[in-house]
Amino acid sequence: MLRLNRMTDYTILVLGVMAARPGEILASAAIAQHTQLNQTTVAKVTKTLVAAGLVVSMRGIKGGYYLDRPVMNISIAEVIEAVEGPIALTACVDGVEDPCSVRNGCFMGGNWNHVNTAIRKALSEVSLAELFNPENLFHVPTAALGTGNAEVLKS
Amino acid sequence: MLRLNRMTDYTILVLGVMAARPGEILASAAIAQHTQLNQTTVAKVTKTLVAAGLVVSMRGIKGGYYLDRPVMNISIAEVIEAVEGPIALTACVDGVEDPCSVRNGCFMGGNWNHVNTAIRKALSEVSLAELFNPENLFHVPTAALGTGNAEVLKS
DNA sequence: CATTGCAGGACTAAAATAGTCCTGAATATG
DNA sequence: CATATTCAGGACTATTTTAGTCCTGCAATG
Repeated sequence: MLRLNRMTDYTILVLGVMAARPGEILASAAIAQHTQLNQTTVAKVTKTLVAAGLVVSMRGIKGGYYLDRPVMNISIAEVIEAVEGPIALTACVDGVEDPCSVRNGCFMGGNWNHVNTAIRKALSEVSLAELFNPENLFHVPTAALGTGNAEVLKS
Repeated sequence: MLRLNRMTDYTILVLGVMAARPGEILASAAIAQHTQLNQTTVAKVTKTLVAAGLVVSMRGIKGGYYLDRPVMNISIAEVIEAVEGPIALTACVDGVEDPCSVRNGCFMGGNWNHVNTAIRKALSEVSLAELFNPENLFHVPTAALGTGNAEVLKS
């Protein structure tokens, strides 16, 4: 259920590579090389990250991507929301979409919201920096990077 | 991402009906009527619940299903796990499956586990009783029951 | 002004999920 | 003890979601 989908997994891989090379402007091809993902897949991921404001892009020769802020200031919640949309256990949340429109009064009231809030909090309290565990990040060959979720890393 | 899938939604509907009729043995057809779900769909849901030990079944004429314990003692986490499997943000958790087998050392260590634990805790701390909010549950027509997620309630 | 690289959307393929159906086993009841 | 009823469990198909590909256009560098 809470299993992250592959795109989120890829996204974290990509962010890991960028985090390991602060200051560098990495083209999608370069990121693809480091992550062993397809260049097109990387491009898809980076576009999403740019749209979410987590990553900045530069066009033209020597163009590429870089992190908008240090990973310490990026929470897992932000990443997940960027890729998968709002974090919420049902469609029956806040004003999003039609809240239980068909039925006359959702009998669960706003009780899901408590749960959602707790989950969001848990995800907000962990930064990418904590997740990446720098000791390893900088010493393993980049080819060995992995999130543990993606089954197959395309070349 | 954390959106519950339809089956989980149905499951909560079904449990709601059973919770509203403590002591009664409800056949899948009866549950279907009350939830406005297909009988086959209800059957699928109840089978899962029986397998998970949340619900008890009786065969034969007058057979059906009833809750194994009061809803107060059933957490949302249990329901979700029954339907969707273990609650975990990655496949890279504990001993489940092959933890990052392909790559030599997941560079994120066990950091996901902290997050998973927090999420699981949040889900474990809310019981179905709290979710159902009895005031409404017993006074609205059953046809009006809804979790807010299922778009279409089949007849 | 040509080359490189991103932007953004449309499209196709693959995988996961939902829904259906069938055969068999248990159990009340006449 | 025969029969109708209801659950058990699995296989199968359809649908929906997700992943992956591709194309056209725009910006920047030298």
